Amino acid sequence: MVHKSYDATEAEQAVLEALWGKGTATIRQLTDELYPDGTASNFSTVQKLLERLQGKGFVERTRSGSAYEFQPLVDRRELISRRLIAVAESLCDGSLTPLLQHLVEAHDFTPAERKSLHTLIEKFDEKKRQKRKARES
Amino acid sequence: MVHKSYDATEAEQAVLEALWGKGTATIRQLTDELYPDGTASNFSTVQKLLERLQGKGFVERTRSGSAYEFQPLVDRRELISRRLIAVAESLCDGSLTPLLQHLVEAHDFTPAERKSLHTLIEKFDEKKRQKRKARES
DNA sequence: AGTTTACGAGACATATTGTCTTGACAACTG
DNA sequence: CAGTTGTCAAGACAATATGTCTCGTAAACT
Repeated sequence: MVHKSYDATEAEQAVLEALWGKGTATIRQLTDELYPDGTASNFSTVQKLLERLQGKGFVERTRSGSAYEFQPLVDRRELISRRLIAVAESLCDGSLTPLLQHLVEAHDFTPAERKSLHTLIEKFDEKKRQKRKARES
Repeated sequence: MVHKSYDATEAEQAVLEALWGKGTATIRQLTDELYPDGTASNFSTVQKLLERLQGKGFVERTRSGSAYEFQPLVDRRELISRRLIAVAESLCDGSLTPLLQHLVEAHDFTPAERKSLHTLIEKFDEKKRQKRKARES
């Protein structure tokens, strides 16, 4: 059993996003947001999606009065991370470096993105510098 | 019609990888590599996968004697790129910056990866510096 | 008591994916 | 030439994934 890594499907992710926006919510609340003119079966759809999300360890639920309260167990960052790792494992022998190469060398950065990237780079450099300093002491 | 962006499935990707390794190949050659003890139907399987890869624009074929010669139309870089963009579109509103953040801040880099990353950063910085210089002239 | 609401279980249609079968040809071989 | 071999197109097929929907039940509310 090689610890299968799950991912959220499109509809599941939509539910997850709605849940992220609310922090915590019942099926009803999520249904109302996702299907503004909600029919009876939409509720069941959301319920099923939450059930599957729970099976994948993405959400958790707690009894709250007559209904359940759902809470996300992973945030957007976590989901991004998993997808990146999946790409790396599938195409880069597990290494993340090639992904970085792509992103850094991508030619379609906006000025804002370049600035943000520069900030990140500086942060990373600083981290490296501190590590070096710590090693020398 | 929103120009659906295709991706290669697992089996398709295996064929593509074999094709990358050979540069160009016939169905027979790919089958022999992918199914060392190849039966009759394995050939058809590879054939079908190549047919689908062609439909997705990943390979192209040319008549070569009695058989076709297949050639890849995308390389590994291109495939990585598409996946990263797909992740960005699905989870980051299309922006690649969050992906970079994740990768840069990932805590499980090996020393070699850190070094490689540092090199990339320097390269990027230099690119920026040249741009600035060009702007000032 | 009767209506509303939430829930669990599962049916369902559709699409994807990997595999396999078949039949038709052309080239080659004895 | 008759038979074998290799290539191809078309499509069948099972298994799975995915999104949606139908029930029947039970608790809560009016």
